[in-house]
Amino acid sequence: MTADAQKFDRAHAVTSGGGGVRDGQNVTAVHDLLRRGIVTGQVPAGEISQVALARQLEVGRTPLREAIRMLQREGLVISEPNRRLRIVELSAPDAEELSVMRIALEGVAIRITVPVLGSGGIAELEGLTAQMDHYLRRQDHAGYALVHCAFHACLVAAAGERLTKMCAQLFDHAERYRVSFGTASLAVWNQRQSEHREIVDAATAGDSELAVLRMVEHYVRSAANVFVGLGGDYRPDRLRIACATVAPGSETSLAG
Amino acid sequence: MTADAQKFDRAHAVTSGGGGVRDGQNVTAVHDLLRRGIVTGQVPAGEISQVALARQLEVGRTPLREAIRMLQREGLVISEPNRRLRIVELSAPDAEELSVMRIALEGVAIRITVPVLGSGGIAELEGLTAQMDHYLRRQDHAGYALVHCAFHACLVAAAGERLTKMCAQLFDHAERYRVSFGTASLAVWNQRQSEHREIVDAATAGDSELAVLRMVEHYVRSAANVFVGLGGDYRPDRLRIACATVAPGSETSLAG
DNA sequence: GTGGATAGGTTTGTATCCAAGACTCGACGG
DNA sequence: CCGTCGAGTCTTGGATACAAACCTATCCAC
Repeated sequence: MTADAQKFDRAHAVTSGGGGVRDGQNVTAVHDLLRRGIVTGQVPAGEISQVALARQLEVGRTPLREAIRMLQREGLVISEPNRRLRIVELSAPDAEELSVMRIALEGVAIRITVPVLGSGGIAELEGLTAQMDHYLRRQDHAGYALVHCAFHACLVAAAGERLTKMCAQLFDHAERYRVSFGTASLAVWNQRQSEHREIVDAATAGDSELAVLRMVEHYVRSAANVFVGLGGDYRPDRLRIACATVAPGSETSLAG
Repeated sequence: MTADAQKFDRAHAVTSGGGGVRDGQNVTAVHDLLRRGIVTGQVPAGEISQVALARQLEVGRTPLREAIRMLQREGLVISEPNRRLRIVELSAPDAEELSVMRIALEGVAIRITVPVLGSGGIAELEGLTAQMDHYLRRQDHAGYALVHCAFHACLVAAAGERLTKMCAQLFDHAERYRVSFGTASLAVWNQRQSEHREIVDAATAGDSELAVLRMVEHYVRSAANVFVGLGGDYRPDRLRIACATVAPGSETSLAG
């Protein structure tokens, strides 16, 4: 994380001068670097040429191209033949769709995982929550984000590898919206963190229904926060349906 | 489809002799070719070197590598550094997880789409069902598979582009299991097709609940069919939870 | 002044080459 | 007989070079 930031800063500093250090960069590393750059907004939405991006990231074009193909499959970039690379733009309908997918997948996933969370799983969730508390007190956004990601992954991990990977991917997209449009006030942050704790409490009590309900409300509030940043007057009809499906009763909280 | 089959056949015929025809193959084309090869079983699970695969597909190694990265992100292959490419193996737990994801996503998606299916959407579904009937009468598996894919995509298309793409991806995986382990008897085929028709009927009537219920049962039966081919004594606990979440009451049909 | 053709630069797509890492299998010592 | 080491082979990773496609700006005909 810190290394990435440095890399980006360094790249920024030598925008056109770039003395290329050619260490054996793995494709995975380039993929991660670019993904984080997009998610955190350091690589802005819009068109960019591959060579320019390669210079900025200080990597070769060959691994970059393979990383681009992966990101294309994840939906973060669009690569049309003989056209420049396009970092996909953000929009309210897309944000809604993203929330729908997360609620659908994780709603089911949590119902699967809560009954099989042993004391080990609960301890892990508690530990991650404590770490998030720590970073929140220090107001360390980067550290919090990292643990936040692990927290949500931990909630669904027992449901299967495939599901976990997909949820992580959707988390990235959501994170991108949160970084770009979400309110970063301390009050909102504290609110989200208390929601996390309530989810853990429900899971600890073995109450799947309650855990799902709180998870859904957590996502709805997070999405609503993004919507106001994106334009305000957006009516998330699909989100309401998703909530009603996965956690009956939760859709009422969308009225507020 | 036919072209792909020919390509594979041709490649098979000249297993080691391959006179490479180097037309301007697009990465997307290579990706599609390999994806279909894996899904239909023409490229078997296991390890294979990139050069061998490139020869078999009669494409260059550069576009193949990019296609591999895409398939890696889709979960069809595993590519570890400096290791040979691995076409992922099939397993019962994975099949279950796949069904869970499909039920979760499409269960929500259908609830979203049914209310907004205009006469146009219903007509499209009817048309696709009629086409599937046609191919079923002719016992044309390939033709049926193509329309079958379009049918399921059509059911969720109105829920959003992202969701549709993801469902299509999951459809591919499921198709792979169906081709490898599903019973291909005419009776089973007719049964699935009648389930398709019932889903369309429910959608036409505007009954979201019923449509979801029938869709879920459709998937559960399809998954059960795969399970017997895979080994028999597999207990799909996660599947039951997914069904109960998305379509309360449907989980009872798992008992049979 | 406007529309279209064209030349130039820009960008992507692919093949080819070389280096680095991993695997194989045989030789050797215990 | 078994384990260990090492040379050779295989395979992938990355850079570079070049061709094809695209975009842009200019010029010319009307």
